[in-house]
Amino acid sequence: MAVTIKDVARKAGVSPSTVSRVISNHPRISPETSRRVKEIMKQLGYHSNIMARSLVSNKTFTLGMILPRPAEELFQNHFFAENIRGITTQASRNGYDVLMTAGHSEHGELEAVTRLVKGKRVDGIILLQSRKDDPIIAFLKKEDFPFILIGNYGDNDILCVDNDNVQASYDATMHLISQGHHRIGFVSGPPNLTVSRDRLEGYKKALTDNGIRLETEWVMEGEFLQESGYRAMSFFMNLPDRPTALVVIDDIVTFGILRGLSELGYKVPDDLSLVSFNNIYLAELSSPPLSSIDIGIYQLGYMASQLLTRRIQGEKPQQLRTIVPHRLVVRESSLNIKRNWS
Amino acid sequence: MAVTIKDVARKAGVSPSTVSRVISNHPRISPETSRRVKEIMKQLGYHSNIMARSLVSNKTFTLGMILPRPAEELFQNHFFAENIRGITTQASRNGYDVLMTAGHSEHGELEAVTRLVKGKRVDGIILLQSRKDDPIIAFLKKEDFPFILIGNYGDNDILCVDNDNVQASYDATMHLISQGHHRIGFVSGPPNLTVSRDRLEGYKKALTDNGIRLETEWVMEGEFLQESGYRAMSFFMNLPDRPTALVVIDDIVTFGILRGLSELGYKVPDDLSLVSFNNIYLAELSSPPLSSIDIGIYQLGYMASQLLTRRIQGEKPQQLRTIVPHRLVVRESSLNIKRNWS
DNA sequence: TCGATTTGTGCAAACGTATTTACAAACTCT
DNA sequence: AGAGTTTGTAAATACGTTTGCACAAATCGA
Repeated sequence: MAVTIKDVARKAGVSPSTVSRVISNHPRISPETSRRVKEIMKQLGYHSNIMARSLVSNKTFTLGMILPRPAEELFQNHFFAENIRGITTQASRNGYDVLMTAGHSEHGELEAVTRLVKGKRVDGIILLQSRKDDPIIAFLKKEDFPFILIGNYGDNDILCVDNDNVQASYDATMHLISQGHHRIGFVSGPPNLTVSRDRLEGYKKALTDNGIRLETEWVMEGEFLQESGYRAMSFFMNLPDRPTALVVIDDIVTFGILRGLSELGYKVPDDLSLVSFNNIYLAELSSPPLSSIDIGIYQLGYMASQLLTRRIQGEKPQQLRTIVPHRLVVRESSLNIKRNWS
Repeated sequence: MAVTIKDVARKAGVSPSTVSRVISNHPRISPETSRRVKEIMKQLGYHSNIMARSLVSNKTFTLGMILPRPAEELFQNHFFAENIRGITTQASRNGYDVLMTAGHSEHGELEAVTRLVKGKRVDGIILLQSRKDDPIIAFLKKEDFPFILIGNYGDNDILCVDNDNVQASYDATMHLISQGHHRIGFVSGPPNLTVSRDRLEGYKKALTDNGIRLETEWVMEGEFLQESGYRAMSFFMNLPDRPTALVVIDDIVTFGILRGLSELGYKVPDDLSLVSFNNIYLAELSSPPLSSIDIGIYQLGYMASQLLTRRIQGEKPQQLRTIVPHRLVVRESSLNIKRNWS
C-alpha cells in the first residue's frame, strides 16, 4: 500500500491538514512543525497522489496534444520531434507535463479532444496543425477552453505562434539579390496554404523594392515533395530565358531540384543558386549544403507551451499572435562563387 | 460548472451508482434504464471525470515517458518521432494515453520518474534509452513498477524490445557477398555499445560462414557521426590493399563516407559499395540512394507500448525480450553495376 | 403457492487530497 | 490585566467516482 498524507500525519503526530499545508508552504505553519513533517515525508518516501490532488484543485498541470496523422515526410518528422522537445522542455520547467493521445480516425480527433477537455484531464491544449474550419478549434472556442495553435490560421481571434513568413521570404529573396542575382524564380507549395501565400508575397515584395519586374512565368506551384522540385527544375531549365536563382518553399523540394540538376550535369550554385525554408538537418549534409531559412521549430514549441501555461494561469496575453524569429543560414547553395574567388 | 454523474442521475431519476454502472456496462442493469441514462448523458454532454475515476480505481490508463536529452543528431530525431508515433498509436488503440515529462537535469530524470511512479500518475513507463547501471531502471525494479525498455541492456531480466542486430548485420554482409564482394570492411560505432558489438559479430559471422578471412585492419571504430565516416573513408581509401565494400553502423556515418568519396572523385557503388543501418528517410534521398537495414522504429515503439499495456493488465509475457524484425532495403549504393548492365 | 433464486437499484463508504471553519494558545497594546 | 489580534493546528467537508452490501421486486421451480 502506498503511503498517504494520513500516514505521514499519524507518524508526525499532526493532522492531515497540517501535512497538506506543509506541502503547499502555507504561511501559518510553524517552522518547527514544517521541518518535522518534511523529515517524516522524506523518511517514508511520501509523494502526494497527483490524481487526488487534481481532483480537488481542479488542475491537472498537464498540457494536451493530439498526435498528428501519419506524416511520412522528412520535414514533418523533424518538425514533430523538435516541436515536442520545445513544448515538453518548457512545460516541465513550469511544472507541467505533456499528454499525448491519438484520434482513431479523422473524426476521432475531435472525440479525443472532447474526452480530454470534458474529462478534465488537461488544463490546456496545443494544436500542431489546423485545417480550414477545423471542428476542433470550433469546439475549443465554444467551450472557452485554453488552447494555442502552432502555425497559421485564417481567423486571428485565437492564440497562436507562427513565423513571419512574409518577412522570411523577403529576407531570402534579398539575400539572392545581394549576391548579384536579379533573375529570381519562386517554387511555391499548395496555393491554398497560408504559408505558401505569405512566402510568395515576401518574394514579390523584395523584387518590387529592388525595382525588379516580376516574371509571373517564374512562379511555380507544387507540393511539399521532392517530385515537385524535380518538376520545377525541369520546367525552369528548359526555359529559353531562365532564372539564375530560386527561392524554394521547403528544403525537401530543393532536394528534388538538386537531384534533377545533378542528373542534367548542372552545378549549384554556379548554374542555379538556391535558398529554401526550414533548415532541416539534411540541409547541412547535402551537397552542396543548402542555404535555408531556419524557422526555429524548437522555439515555436517552446513559445507555444509558455504562452499556453500563462494563459491557463489566467494571464491575459498582450497579443494573440506571437512571432518566432527566423534566421537565414547561408551555405554554399547560394554563395556567389565569383565573389568568393575574386 | 461541469456536469457530473450526479446531475445525470438526478435528471434520469436514478442514483449516481446506477449511472456509474451504466457507464461500465454492469450486467445487472436493465436495458431500459441503460438506454434512458445514456440518452440523458448524451443530452447533457456528460463525460466522466478521469481524475476522479482513476483516484478510486487506482488506474490512470496512462503510459509515462521521459523526454530524451537534447539529441541534435538526425537519426535521434527521426528515431524519437517514429518511436512516439508507434507508442502513442498503439496506446490510444488500447485506451491509454502517453504522458511525457522532462527531467531538468541529469539527476532530474530520476526525480521525474519518481514523481510519476509514487504520485501514481501513470500505470507504466517506457524507457527510450538506457545508460549502463541506469539508476532509473534500478528504481523501477525496486518498486516493481511496470516498465519496458526500447533497446538493449546488459541484464536480461527486464522487459524490452530490440532488434536482432547480429542477424541484421549478418544479412547486410551476406547481401554484399551475394553481390560478388569478398573484400568487405566494417565501420563500427562506439565499442562499448551493445549495438556496435552485435553488429560487428554478425559481420564476422557472415565472413566466416563464407570462408572469407577477417582482415582486422578493415574494422574501424568511431561515433554515430558524419565525421566518423569521413575519417573511415580516408583511412580505407589510402590503404594499398583496400576493400571493395563496407558495412556501416549507421546511415549518418555513411553520409560522411559519401561526402569524402565524392570529394576524391570516387563513385558509389563502382569504387566502393555501401550498406548501412537504420534506413532513415534521408537514405532514400541521397545520391546515390543508400542500401540500408530498416530496423522498424515505429514497430519498436508500437511493440513496446503493446507489451507494456499487457504487462500492466497482469498478463505474463512469454519472454522478456522481444525482437522486432529488420529488413534490408536495397538501393543503388550496393548494387552490382556490372550485373545490372550485363 | 411458497420458499428460493435472480434481477435491478439505492445507500454509504471509500479513494487521497485541499480548503474552509473553528478554536485554543500566544502574543500585542494600552 | 484584559480586550484585541495573530499564530498554529484540528475537524469537517468537498472533489467525482466506484463498489460492496443491502434489499425490494420479479421470476422460478416444485
